[in-house]
Amino acid sequence: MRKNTKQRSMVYEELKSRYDHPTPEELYYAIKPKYPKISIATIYRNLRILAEEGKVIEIKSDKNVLRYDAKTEPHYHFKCTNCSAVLDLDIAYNKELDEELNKKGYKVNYHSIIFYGLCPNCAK
Amino acid sequence: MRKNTKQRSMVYEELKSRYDHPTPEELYYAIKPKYPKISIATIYRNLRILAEEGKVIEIKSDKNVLRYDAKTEPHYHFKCTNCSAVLDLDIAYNKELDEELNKKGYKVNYHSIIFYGLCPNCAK
DNA sequence: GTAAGTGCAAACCTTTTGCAAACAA
DNA sequence: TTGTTTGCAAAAGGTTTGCACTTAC
Repeated sequence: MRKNTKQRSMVYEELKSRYDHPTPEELYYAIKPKYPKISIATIYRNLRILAEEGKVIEIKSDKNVLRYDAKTEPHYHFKCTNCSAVLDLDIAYNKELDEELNKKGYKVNYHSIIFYGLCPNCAK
Repeated sequence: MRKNTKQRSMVYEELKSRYDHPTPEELYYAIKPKYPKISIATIYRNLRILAEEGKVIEIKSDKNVLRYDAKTEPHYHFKCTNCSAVLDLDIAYNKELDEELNKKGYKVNYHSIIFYGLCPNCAK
């Protein structure tokens, strides 16, 4: 049975309050001032739990770091190769792609799309 | 000026000979028997060089590991959540998506799509 | 009271780096 | 010859784990 802890809800609330898809380390440094005794291990453990519960999503946009997103409706991302920002896109999720593969014998859960290039700011 | 080394061409040839999108470590253990004194650092360095040269592609399908692909024409991937295989898909690359974003001020290089679910084998 | 969660430090795993020796051009 | 690459070992990142203590229920 899962318990509600202050630490877990702080991780979740922090994530819901921002749209920059932070890494575990970034979350740690954001929460630390509000709750100085929190440990980075707690951040990791809770991110894993929240992801298992489907409350947050993992974004594999970077080479060696995972990023997290509390917006769980299927959506796509843009990774700027200049400023490193990861942005949400408002392109509609394409269910037909999943169905196309299901017809071929796959059983698709979801798909992720990540665009790489320059964001509008850096493209100027 | 770049030199041609036996090690670099072995990494590239190994990658071209297989379709399972190996990790650096998997490449290391594949090449080691043929060239026992090769170092894992050399694998990493050459993968980076080959990626810079556009001869191989990095696939961010896993949490903590990069996978590599010597098939450089844009294409999409399927990651099986059961057997962990990463498969090439023959869905056409959707250039319109890139153009759609370009119209909105982005400057898209390319996009990657990764599907998650069960591959035809595991779906049975 | 008790099982779940925490903090800390150590361990782990993957990737990068410094450096002297080896090698391609 | 000389600038690049290699192998090795050490270091650096990022993530996980063991354990005693704390907390939610």
